Amino acid sequence: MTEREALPSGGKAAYITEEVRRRIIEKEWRQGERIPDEAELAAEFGVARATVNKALQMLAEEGLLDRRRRAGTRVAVNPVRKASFSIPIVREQVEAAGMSYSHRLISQSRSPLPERHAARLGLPAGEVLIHQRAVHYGDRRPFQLEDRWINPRAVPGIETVDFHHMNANEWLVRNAPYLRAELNFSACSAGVRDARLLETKPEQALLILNRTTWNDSGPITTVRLAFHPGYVMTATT
Amino acid sequence: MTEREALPSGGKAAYITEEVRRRIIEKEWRQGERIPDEAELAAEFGVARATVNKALQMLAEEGLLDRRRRAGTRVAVNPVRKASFSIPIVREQVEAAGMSYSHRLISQSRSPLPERHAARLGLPAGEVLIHQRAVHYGDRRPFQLEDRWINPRAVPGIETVDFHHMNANEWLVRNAPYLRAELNFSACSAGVRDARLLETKPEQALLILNRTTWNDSGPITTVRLAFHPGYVMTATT
DNA sequence: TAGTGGTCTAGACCACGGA
DNA sequence: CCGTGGTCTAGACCACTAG
Repeated sequence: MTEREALPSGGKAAYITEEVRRRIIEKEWRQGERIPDEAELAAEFGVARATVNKALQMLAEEGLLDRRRRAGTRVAVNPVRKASFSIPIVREQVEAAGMSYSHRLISQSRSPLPERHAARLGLPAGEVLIHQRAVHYGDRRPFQLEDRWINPRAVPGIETVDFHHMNANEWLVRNAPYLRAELNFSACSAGVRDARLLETKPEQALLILNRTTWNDSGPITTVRLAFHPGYVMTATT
Repeated sequence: MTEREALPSGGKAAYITEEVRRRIIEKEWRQGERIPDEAELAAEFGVARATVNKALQMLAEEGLLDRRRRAGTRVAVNPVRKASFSIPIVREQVEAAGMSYSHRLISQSRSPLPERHAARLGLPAGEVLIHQRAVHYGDRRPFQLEDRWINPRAVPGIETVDFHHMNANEWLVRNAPYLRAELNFSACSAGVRDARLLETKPEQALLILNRTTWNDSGPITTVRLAFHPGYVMTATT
């Protein structure tokens, strides 16, 4: 490299990342083609190999490169790019939209786990969990409908929480960090009860997000979130 | 640290990541609390500071830690976790499910860009783009309905492609790497035409994914994907 | 201004797996 | 086997910002 053309805008690794990405996008390095190895790039850019390694690992995680020992680094043939989105606390989500947040606990009980949730959670059907239904509001209009099952054995202390004032989402985020989570997006037509709670009409199409979390002592909670019609969830990259 | 208890299962950085995560989850280090600085942890674990740095940066990206110069590293108060999912090529997605893939190009034309897409793309309404509608099938049953606008100025060479044999998704992935993408999930009721093409009934709730991609010469493509009823999109962590 | 994380380096050794 | 990426180290300097 003769000289850094653009403003670095970051460190050397960031510069190398951008430059390599540019070469891929501009087709200087073509799909499936092997690119110079770390030592060569280190020499070209005048940096240590560790710096090149960091840059290339970022691009590999991003899906633009395939790296294998001995085989070298190649431009990915079918770049399987990853998108990510953050999972915000409902209250913050509502307040970020400039609305005032409130929520209402519709029901809470200890109930045997229905079959349809048992497999997902990895618990036997019939095991007694805490079952909650709640609605989250923005400016008094329904924003999200929540149907949640909580495994009390994974969350000691939950029995004593009053969820009329603290919503379960927030309490769990702060008190039950998870190791693994799974999210499922789907769509379904609002049932009669869903429609009433969301103050919309039955058969309305709803975006559904199912989220289940685990830690090393087993499943923590599974929740079905039904969003108000028109809600759009955004992810980037 | 006296000794590594568990099987390392990775390098030292991976071990430190797991151990710190464990201390957070087990509440040895509480929310908002400051944890020892990198030098101290390096001494505790008997590793170089760079190794601790790498481990803590992973946890910070994951959202479990807040790190600031001079202020040190703290356990995040509201862990905003990120979930990610990969954006597969439709054909691979279908074949991964054990079905045989086929697709059908419904229409292709050069059309002025409607107002509703103009803002999203950052192009003036009325600019002439390529407009395509296609259906992707798994075992001859409709899997996904695609409504796509392509900016030919961002993708030289696209005019000569015959999309009856190559689907646009695949061609673009291989020939038009993007710098930035935006994804929007929503739900809507199937219109008459959607229902016919997806071989389902009108008013059926559909999961909709809008994806728009850009590179440094502007927007590349925006596409609305309507999935067959019952389809579930999964993301993890 | 001093303490903390951010980054880089030159070198080393190791693990994987293609040739 | 042996070239490649994966990881670690000891040290250095820098950038930010809290006190």
